[in-house]
Amino acid sequence: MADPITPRKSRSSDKRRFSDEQIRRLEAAFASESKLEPRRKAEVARELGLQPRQVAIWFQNKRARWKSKHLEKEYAALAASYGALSDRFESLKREKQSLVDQLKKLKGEGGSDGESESGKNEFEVKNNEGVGVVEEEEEMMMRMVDTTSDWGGLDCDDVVMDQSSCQWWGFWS
Amino acid sequence: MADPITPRKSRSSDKRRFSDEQIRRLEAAFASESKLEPRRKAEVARELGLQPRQVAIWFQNKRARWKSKHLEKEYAALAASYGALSDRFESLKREKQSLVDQLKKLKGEGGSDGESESGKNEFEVKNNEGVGVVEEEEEMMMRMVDTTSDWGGLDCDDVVMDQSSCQWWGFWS
DNA sequence: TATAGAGCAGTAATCACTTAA
DNA sequence: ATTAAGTGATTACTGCTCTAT
Repeated sequence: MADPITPRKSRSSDKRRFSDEQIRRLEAAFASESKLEPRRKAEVARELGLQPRQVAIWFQNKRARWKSKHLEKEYAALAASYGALSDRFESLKREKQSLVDQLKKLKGEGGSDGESESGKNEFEVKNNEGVGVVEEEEEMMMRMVDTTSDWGGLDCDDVVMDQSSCQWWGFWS
Repeated sequence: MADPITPRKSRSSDKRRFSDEQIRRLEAAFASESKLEPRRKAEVARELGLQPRQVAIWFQNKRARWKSKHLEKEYAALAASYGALSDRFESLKREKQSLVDQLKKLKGEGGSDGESESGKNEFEVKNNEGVGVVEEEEEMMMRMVDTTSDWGGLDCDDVVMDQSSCQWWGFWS
């Protein structure tokens, strides 16, 4: 199997880690183009005193890192969107209830919607093709996979989500 | 590729990778405990002929990998939930509109709601703390194609989501 | 208060595999 | 068909934070 002992112990000053200047320039190059045509690659390598191979690898790793980081942002953004939509949803529900009350008042009769809590009242709602057949208006499923998952459909949708509100990762932190 | 500094070799003699058996057992250990108390660590290391350090590092990397993978799943699940909520939202909106129409009919005139291009009409809606947002109510389709990101730029047209506009994903897919 | 140790994020580098010229 | 470049998964290391001794 792998070397029983990997004396990779840094030879005093491991030449790993590129200098800040090199990083700065690589970063700048990455900002303009996430991929490097061989032309630029050799050029950058020469300018930074690195081997083309290292530049190529740096870009590869950079793309991978960027992807991960971006996914995290996307997730946070989506979570925020969800929270916002959730708020709007609740709001809309209240507005609707208000309308229902007014209608009841105007029409006089007592409605089956008294205790409410189940959308779909029997007024002539024409568009009733509700894709997922709304069962009960409140919490969403959100069972997500795995055990530690949660995001518990309720604690999270009334707050603006600060990325790490409900942690399924509590395990790791 | 022509790498100037790599010892020419390959053909099934990769001395870095752990053996399948080692991986299998590490994986099994990870399944039962994502973290290893020093006790187990030394034990596992001995059993697999690895240094405790290597076992520790493997677990570290494994946790990181798991986290990424899990995040992807969470994202997909959240996206699906968003889509479902979005549908319910649309549905609710239609119901509300229906009620508004009925109310207008019963009350004769409607005036106030004329320009309302969507939610937020001024009936006695007390809770009007719409977090932010509510620009235009529409278009949040999205077809959630398989596993790869996609999910049709909803993130770009619905909520605040700033930086890194939409366009990044042209390179990665 | 110091200090040894564990976890973690970020990196560098390698390898096997896939893709495009 | 070769072959160079990209990709995903890995192994390992460094530096920092936090924690318990």
